[in-house]
Amino acid sequence: MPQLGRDGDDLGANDELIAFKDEGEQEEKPNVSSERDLDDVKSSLVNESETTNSSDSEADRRPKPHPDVESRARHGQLFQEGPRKQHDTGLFQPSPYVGYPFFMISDLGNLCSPYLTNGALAPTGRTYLPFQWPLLDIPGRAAIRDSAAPTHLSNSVPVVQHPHMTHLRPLLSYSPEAFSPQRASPGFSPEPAGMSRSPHTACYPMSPGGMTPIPHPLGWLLVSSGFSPRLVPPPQTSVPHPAIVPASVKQEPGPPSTSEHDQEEERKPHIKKPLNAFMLYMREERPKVVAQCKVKESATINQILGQRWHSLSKEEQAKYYDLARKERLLHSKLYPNWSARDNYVSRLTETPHTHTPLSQASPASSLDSPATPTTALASPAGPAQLQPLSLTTKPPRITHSVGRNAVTPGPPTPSSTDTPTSSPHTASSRSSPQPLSHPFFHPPPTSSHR
DNA sequence: GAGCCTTTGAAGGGT
DNA sequence: ACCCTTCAAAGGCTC
Repeated sequence: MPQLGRDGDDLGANDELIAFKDEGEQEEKPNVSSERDLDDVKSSLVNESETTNSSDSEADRRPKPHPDVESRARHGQLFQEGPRKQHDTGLFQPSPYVGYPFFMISDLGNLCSPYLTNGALAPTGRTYLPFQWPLLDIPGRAAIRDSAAPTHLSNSVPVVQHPHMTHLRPLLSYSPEAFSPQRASPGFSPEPAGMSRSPHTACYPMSPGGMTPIPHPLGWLLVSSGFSPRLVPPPQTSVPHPAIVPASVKQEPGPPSTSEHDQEEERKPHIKKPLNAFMLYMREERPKVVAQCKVKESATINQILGQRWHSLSKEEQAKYYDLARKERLLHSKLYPNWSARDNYVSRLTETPHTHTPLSQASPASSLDSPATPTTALASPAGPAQLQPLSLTTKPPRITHSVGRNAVTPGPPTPSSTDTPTSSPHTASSRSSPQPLSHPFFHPPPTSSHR
């Protein structure tokens, strides 16, 4: 996968030409025989389980996930012995890629410099479009740009929807649960007078030390446009999401912190990592797996999802890789000084990295550059910001071991992160108990394919 | 209540 | 360049 320069000047224009060749490369690797054996297994099992899917879908030509784990999961027998045949046409229906979320983009005539000096968008009229990168001439994005407007949306709000536009969580949802208005700061009123404001507001800190709420653009859009209720944030509750609750609130019943420094440390917003392709896929597919397999245990679900992930075609995976790349890109724009290392456990003991919010980024940042992606998430109620991602005051989890993935030394694996294939993690490099009984779930230790 | 489990990918430090 | 570690999401489970 293309790497983002820390300076953020790489907007992906170059790397768009890089093909997502993870699976393809793997097929050409020495382990190709075992790979194909697995595919054969999967294909045969697909034929066994799939009977009624439409014939013109991509699903017919791509390998299918092994039904064993899923069927057993649905029977609550995932870890019991004995493979089962399961003829369930619904289980392996293709998971059509769903497009990128809607984004509120400031005036299209002002795409290149929608920000005020304080990082906020000028409260001019806004055009609501799906997420897009109009300034990047990237193959495949035309479909997004050229998508047709849904007819069920309010006529007053020009909205264009991608035909696959049901995937609404990435980028908008680093704190997807952050819709509680209780977290809105009383002093924050970005919208111009008279402009309605949705109660669905996300609380995104504007600075590392504070929690300044930004009305969630998606929530506003969905509510105002009468969009599909499925996409409307859940009813507000009086309990903010734990990830957003300030540490001081969370710790209320507990013993006081050991020191003011600790408290201060815990209050600092935790800028989470951008989601990778698989995480985006999991977010999207998890509800389906839960519904289909009637399981809720994430460990089991993730096994199924990992299996399905490998069954996806290269094109399907490429879409998620592209989404992930965009997420990383936006993340790097929002937090140019952020480092994944900041979230390491050592963060608590080392001098924390100074996060520079977008609004405080140096003028040298490419925000004003013509190449700046127009992913600015305009605040529905006025001045908008690039939507800060995944902020929470929850400190990183502190593990007492050296890492549960560090148990088993794995074989040499490709390490480059430029391609999806090059995950350094192999099946043997992680301490996975491999509870699945089918051989398909026990890749050879030397296999490059997890 | 904290941490584990389980998945893949990305990032960064170490060698 | 390669290896290793950690984290990202999720919710049931364990201690």
